[in-house]
Amino acid sequence: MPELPENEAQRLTLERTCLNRTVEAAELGDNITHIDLPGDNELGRLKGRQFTETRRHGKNIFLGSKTGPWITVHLGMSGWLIPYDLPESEPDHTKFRIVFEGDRRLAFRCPRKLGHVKVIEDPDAYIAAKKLGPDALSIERNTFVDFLGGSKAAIKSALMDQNRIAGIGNLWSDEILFQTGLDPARKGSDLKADRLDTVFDAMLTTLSKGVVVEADYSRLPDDWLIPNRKSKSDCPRAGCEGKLTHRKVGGRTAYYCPAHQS
DNA sequence: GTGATTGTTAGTAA
DNA sequence: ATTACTAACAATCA
Repeated sequence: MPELPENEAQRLTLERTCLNRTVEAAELGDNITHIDLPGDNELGRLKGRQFTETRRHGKNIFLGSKTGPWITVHLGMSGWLIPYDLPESEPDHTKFRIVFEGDRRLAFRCPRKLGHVKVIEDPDAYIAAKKLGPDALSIERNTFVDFLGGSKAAIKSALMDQNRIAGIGNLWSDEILFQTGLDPARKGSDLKADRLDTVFDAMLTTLSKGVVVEADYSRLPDDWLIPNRKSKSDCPRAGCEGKLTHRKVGGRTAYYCPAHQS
């Protein structure tokens, strides 16, 4: 579930539940093969610390303090951070947990094991080392338009290029293109400047709305794609008579409406 | 059984 | 050097 809006919702969850509490232990869950988690050394460093701030860049979440160290979490395809209080029980597929003083716990549930948790010194250095582009909600219009206008890849793939724009994945790229009326396979380099501007505007309004509703799709407008993202259903856009369909674009399944996206 | 999945990355090719 | 594309990763579900 994790693209920019989902990760921002998760960051808010951490902000609300995990700050200013002493870490009693950081532990690995069961069945941790094939997943990138902190070793004994890093786990030991977290003990006794308190987290005082959260950050997010693209699909990366950070939890830490001025003096470090920080924890960074990537949710992969199926990861989720779940705070709970004893005697509530821990979720299935917990790969990593933080035990705070008292009853509060934070579980990293990751059934498909494509996510990771790392202990790092500094979020900015980590973002630079990963060569992530600017966050999609902070990128300058000119930077965005220059990149997209020069891209010969499918526009859907370009929007999902984390090294150029951080935070957009398969679902939200579909939504942005649905709003913009563009076929997901169009090339950015074929678009005029005013069209590129509308993509930028749609990206901001779409992702911002996703953040406002904390990625709860039932609270998105009824005429958006994501709450209706099924093939053969009627296009939800007002006045559009088309039917939604899907096809592979850039190796991912793109949902779109051929009637108003071209 | 087949094929799909809201992500990243190593390898390959142009 | 840069950009674009594919397969692979792992587990689960339709």
